[in-house]
Amino acid sequence: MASTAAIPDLDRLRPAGTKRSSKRDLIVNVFLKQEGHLSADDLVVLIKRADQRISRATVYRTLQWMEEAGIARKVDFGEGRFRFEHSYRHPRHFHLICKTCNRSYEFLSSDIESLVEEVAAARAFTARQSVVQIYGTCDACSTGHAPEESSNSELLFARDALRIAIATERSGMEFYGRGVKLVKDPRAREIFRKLATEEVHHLTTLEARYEELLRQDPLLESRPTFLFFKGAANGLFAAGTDQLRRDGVDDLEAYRIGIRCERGSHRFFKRYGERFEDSEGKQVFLEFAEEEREHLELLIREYRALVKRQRDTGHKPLGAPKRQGAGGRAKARARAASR
Amino acid sequence: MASTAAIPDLDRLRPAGTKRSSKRDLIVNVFLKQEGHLSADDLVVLIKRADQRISRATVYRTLQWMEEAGIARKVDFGEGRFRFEHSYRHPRHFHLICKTCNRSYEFLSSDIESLVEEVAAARAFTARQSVVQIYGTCDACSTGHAPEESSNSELLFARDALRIAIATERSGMEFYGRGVKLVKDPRAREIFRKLATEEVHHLTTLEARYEELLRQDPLLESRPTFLFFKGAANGLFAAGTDQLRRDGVDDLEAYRIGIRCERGSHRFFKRYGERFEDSEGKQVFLEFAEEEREHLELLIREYRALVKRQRDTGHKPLGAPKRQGAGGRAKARARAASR
DNA sequence: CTAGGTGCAAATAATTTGCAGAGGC
DNA sequence: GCCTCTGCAAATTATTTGCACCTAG
Repeated sequence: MASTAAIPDLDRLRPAGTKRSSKRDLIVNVFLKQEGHLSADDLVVLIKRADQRISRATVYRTLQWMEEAGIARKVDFGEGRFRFEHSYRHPRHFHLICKTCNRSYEFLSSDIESLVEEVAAARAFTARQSVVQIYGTCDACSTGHAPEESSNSELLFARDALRIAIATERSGMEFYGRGVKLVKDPRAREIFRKLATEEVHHLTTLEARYEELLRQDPLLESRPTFLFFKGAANGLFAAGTDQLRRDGVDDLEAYRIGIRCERGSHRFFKRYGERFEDSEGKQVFLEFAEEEREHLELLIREYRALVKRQRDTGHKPLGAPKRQGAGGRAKARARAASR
Repeated sequence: MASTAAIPDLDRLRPAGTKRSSKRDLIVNVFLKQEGHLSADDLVVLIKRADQRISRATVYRTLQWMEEAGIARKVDFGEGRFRFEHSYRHPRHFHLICKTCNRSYEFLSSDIESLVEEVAAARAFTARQSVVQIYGTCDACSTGHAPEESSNSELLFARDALRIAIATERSGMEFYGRGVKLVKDPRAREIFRKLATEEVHHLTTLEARYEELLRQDPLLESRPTFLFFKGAANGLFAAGTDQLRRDGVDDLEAYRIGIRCERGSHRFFKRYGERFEDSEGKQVFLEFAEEEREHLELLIREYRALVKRQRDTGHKPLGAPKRQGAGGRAKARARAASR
């Protein structure tokens, strides 16, 4: 699992005015080969094993350097000393920390992140970083079962990214499929059909990619969730599809719902895509974000065009949404409550 | 703001087999008179000011004792040393930490807590405690405005508790009012009317209490949110009222919606009521939780009775809910996604 | 009188620093 | 040759401990 793959741009990461050093390289390599969260002392022990003559101070200094260079991240599990984790190819994440075996487990939660952002916004606080740590006892320790070795989180992230992307494509497919049947305007129907087709096409690609990922680790599917995101399990368009089911949804409303879904989906994929260091997961997310952005722009363009067309043909004048269903109302409320 | 009020049951808190000591009492009192998060050293300085002859070691030992006694809580802001905050009359909470001025601001988020619980459950992790810390720059530091002195969180908690309770009563009122008009069964109508009346009655009490609280701190209303809870801003029954608006809602469904709302509300108020040390906020929450529990039981009893009555009179047989609206479906999905 | 409580000084533990010598560019 | 890196030992910081003495119950 530990990839000894070259770290392609370590040199680019290097802060200006520093020199290459075989000792530092050794320390960095030993660190990167290790999984999990090492304390400075753990690393000293490992280093001593490789080269007796490297001193404790150098390890400390290198650790500091690695932090500045963005290779390592200092984490504090409240033990009275720091630990370090890979930062390279590793997004910021949260931790479950077992007080019994001192192991720690990583996870991401888009939901928690949004809430944290909301709290910060409510207090006019500029958040730079947030720490979420759950202390307790892990499954292995409380049941006595063997502690199943965890896959590296890069793979888990890619898996969850793909799962969410696939669910989103599926729900998008359903959404646009339903839209085709619903909308009256021929042009709008054309657009919805086009988008439905695109979703189908992408779905195939994503599923192939997922299969490929599974080949890298046959147990991958059975590993626990790494990236938690409530809205995504059924796809980000599922709520929109529900909304299409309500009666009284006209073409413009259908567009608006679509726009809302695409925007949510774009934001989500962009957030994680940007955060993750270069990797498969990042790749999927960024491609996806881009695609959703295109859809989003298309929908907005078409929405405006339709509004204009309807106005020109003397259709009922529609400035603001005339009617908001339960979904819309619930959202407005949630927004108000977050303050 | 710093209440010099007697700490009524310090003696009861004292671990068994310990002696009274004037030095320890002094340290405890100095600590409790202080707001905010003190480091051991901050406290030593304060103590030295009061009595030169108290040693650093004693302060450390007393801090340790206070933690065991549940008076103080150790918090780690990643500075490489611990700080201590009041635990007495102070619920567990989360922190916003300003890296510029080193001040820290407290908040509670029911929403984050639920998500944390869900993540832990998904990993079969027994959570004992969780830490949420948002690092960044506070409003005062980024705008250069005067740092508005914060009210103590006991008062803020009470305020938010009351706000949520009031919003819940209001929405409950609306819910049961609508229910009265909706349900067909005369007995059910009677029950809904009774509950509506009770909500009105309670609302008056709560509002009076809120006014009283405002008298304790005229600026209280303008202070920032302490307890974040999305669902609550419009009252925990608002979603239920929306659901009543759907067509095809029969008496049983109305009961079920009421039960769901009361249960949610009961859980929320119980969770925070129990967590908070003896205080006004705790008081409101526990009374409220109790009241909701009674309503809940009443509704369940009546629901069952109605099912039986309908079955006996040969009404359409209703075992499981025959129809779930958008709300129900959305909930089921959320539940599935949380895994 | 005796189990804690306390002061003092020394110990520990994690991490940093001063300084002189070594090594990459 | 210059500037950075490194080792070593000493310093620093936060916290704990051993031990003799003190004090409340």
